[in-house]
Amino acid sequence: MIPIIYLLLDGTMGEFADWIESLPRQQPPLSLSAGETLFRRGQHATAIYLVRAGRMRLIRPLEDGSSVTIHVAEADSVFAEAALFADHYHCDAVAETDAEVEVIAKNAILATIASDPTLSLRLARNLAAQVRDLRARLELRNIRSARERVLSWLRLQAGRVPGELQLDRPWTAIAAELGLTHEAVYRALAALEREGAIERRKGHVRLGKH
Amino acid sequence: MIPIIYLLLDGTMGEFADWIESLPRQQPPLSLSAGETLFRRGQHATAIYLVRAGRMRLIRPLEDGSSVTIHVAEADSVFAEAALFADHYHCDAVAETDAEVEVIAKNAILATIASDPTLSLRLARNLAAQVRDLRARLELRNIRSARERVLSWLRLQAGRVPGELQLDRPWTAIAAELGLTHEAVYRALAALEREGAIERRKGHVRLGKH
DNA sequence: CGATAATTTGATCAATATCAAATATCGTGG
DNA sequence: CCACGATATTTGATATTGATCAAATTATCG
Repeated sequence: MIPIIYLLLDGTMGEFADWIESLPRQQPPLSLSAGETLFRRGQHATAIYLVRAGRMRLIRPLEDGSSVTIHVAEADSVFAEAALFADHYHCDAVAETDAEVEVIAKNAILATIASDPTLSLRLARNLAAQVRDLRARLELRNIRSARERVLSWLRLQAGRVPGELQLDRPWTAIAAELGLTHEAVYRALAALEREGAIERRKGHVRLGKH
Repeated sequence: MIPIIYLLLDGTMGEFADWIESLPRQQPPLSLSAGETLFRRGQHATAIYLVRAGRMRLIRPLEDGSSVTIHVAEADSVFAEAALFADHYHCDAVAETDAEVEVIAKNAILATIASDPTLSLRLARNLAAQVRDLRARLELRNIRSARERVLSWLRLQAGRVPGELQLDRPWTAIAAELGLTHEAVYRALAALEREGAIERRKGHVRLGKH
């Protein structure tokens, strides 16, 4: 049992992005124009990426010429982590808007892992947190009713202070995460408020007892 | 650069469940009856789990007595991986059906990590594959039209042989993954077949060119 | 202070959920 | 090997609800 490992055990579970922030990267970040391609499927995988600004779309191109979107990476998120374990990319990455993207070279990561035994565990911790988050998001999508979906989301968010919730982005953005139109979300919120289930004051929500 | 690391780099990207299969576990697996609780939020996290049969529901209990489902773990899937990095569970785990669950002790994992430098990377590889898969599933849910959703799913599945796809479970189960009722899925399939976009023969689907 | 984004509400429509029911298939114990 | 119960597949009728289209008001950010 190595003490180092226990340093990683804690109860706070934040973003755990520290693993990537500590790595060396290509300076400065790449600037992509909307529509520009960062990499293509089949290309030798040499790096993973961190979106600083803008939005990147990952697309799986298909034999018949069509394609399916695999993921849309928003600002502050990492994408193509799986490239760490594959020798070539499995999808195309295209800038959906103008974007700034940090490039973290795979061999820099692998070299760091060799010298720092905690890095792979910190990576795993970050990925485990993502898996947990994604599973919860997917589960939310199984709730058909807009009202219930929004309410469940609010309940999941209301972390520390039981019924208090500070929003860090507009409902417009939250609506997209919920898989609803912003109109549907605003209506659900209005209904919940009408029923007394929640109270709203710009950027802040209080959940009622029931 | 350590050679060991490169052993992990490959292009096949299967299930990567090897990391957990190699670990020692409590014999025999736990047998849970439907409704039985495996662990509760706040309890000291001592293990992660592998569902052998049945279905486990992970629930985040809330202050007001209500709860939100975080995840439903089906047979052959691992759950509570995040417990590896936390000292207590953050949700309740309840058997939704009668279930068989393998218990993999955290200290066995941590001990193995200490002696086997590749384990944490194999763990990370598995988690990265899950993240990729979950992101893709979530993205599918953004497609409103049942027809398009089913078609995109089919296209994503049709891996090796371009347009050929062998199903490993009934459409009923696939419908749940897609977030659609089975009726909607069957109707979408019927429509796609009528249009000539696909051909079906029990447990097998052929995708057309367009 | 102007422009852009966010919030809000209304009307209408289309599509999927639901409810129902019939047939086909599969798996299993006798 | 066959019968039978449990699932899976299929199709129909209807209802509900969120998507859409529209537009007005309010906030926010340089």
